[in-house]
Amino acid sequence: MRPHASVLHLDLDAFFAAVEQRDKPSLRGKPVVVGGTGGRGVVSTASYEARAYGVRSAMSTREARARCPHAAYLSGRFEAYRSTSAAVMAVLRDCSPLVEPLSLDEAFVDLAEAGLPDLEVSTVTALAEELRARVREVTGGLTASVGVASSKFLAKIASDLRKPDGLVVIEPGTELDLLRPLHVSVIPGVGPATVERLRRAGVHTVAELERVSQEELVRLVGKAQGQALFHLARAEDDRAVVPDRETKSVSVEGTYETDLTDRQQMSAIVTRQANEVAKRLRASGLSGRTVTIKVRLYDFTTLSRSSTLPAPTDDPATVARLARTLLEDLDTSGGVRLLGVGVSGLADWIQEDLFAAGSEAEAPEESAPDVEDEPDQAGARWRDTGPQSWAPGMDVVHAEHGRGWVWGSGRGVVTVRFETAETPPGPVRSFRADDPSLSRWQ
DNA sequence: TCTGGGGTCCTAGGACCC
DNA sequence: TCTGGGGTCCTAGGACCC
Repeated sequence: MRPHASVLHLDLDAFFAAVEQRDKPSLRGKPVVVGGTGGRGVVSTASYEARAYGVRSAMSTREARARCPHAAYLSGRFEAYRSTSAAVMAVLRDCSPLVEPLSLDEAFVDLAEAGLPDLEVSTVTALAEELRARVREVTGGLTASVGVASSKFLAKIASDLRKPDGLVVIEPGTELDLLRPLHVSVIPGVGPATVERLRRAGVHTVAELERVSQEELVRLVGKAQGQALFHLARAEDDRAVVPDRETKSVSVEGTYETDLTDRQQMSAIVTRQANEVAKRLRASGLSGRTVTIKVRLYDFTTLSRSSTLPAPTDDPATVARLARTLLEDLDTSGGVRLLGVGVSGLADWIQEDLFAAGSEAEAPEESAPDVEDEPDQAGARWRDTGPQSWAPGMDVVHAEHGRGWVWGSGRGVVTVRFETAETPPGPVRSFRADDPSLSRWQ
């Protein structure tokens, strides 16, 4: 906690719905709901007019329609949201170099780096009002709620206190007075499951939370969250405003109107999703080692399966092959409502750099040998030897697309660098070590 | 036909290494 | 022969956020 109120949290009010009302004047003053409009959709954002009817974020669109049938139901225009968000973030960065976006509609700003003459409450209040006015200007009239306090934790709580279009500056020294009467659910990270555990322990307010020992909290909610809650209950929070946080994972998922039962269709969907993920990775100059699939069954039980490659990839075929293989091991009888593919373990360098550096030992081949039963110079033949260990730099393998060298292997995955006619050295692809399409050249 | 999509962080257990 | 602990990596699942 700082001696001054120098952390600002800004939150655009009902952001997606507000952009829609800005761009379509006939929607102004009317209930607007942005979210999934299909049978299994949920509400992303409800305008304040729609909230008056009890429509809330994360509510099923079905229920929202029941509560507010006359609202406009829109599926969202993310390009418009992104560009509006970018304009707001630019205003904030104009004020301080230390801006940490949390999402399209939220960010922290470190006012200690804003070049102010001092950090008195009156000074930061004036700056906050100026920022709100600037945001309104550059967005064409969108309102923002702002909180300013001595920490991220309190700034975020403050911005929530006077929504919409509000400003709350918490005077240093008054943090605990403000915090103690509030319900524990105001603490970011305290959701329904944690509220229930605390409730069973007789804890409802922050004041009650403050009376629980750290050991007891760790017993109740686990080590990390227990320690965090112990400190937050005392308004202790020293987390820095961190700009440019690195992406940790990229994923694509979809929920289908009716449950999927056809394995071939599932396989095709996962392939498309894998291609999309790889495309996004490439567009960001990223590659990743761990491919994860997510499957939500008809009864909402959610399964995930993952596999980690020896080296990062952004190759669509590699991600897709691995994703399909992971899917094959799951029992999907009964139907699947959601499928998804993600890549994590990201590196900010791409595959090409890696095999370019490691390929000097090998001379380019003039042409790829035929895949089927093609004798090599010594007269050996492709032979399926079944799943076993693969030795990097030693084994020549026959796989789906031709012949290649084992370039990496471990933890059930083998990576092959293929020989190709067109672009030696060939592409790198990874397979499960027990992939039936792999065989060893002996 | 209750319950999206894109993320982050944490936990717990097992493998593996020293 | 029996018995260690610590650290790291990986996998699966869950809570949470907007």
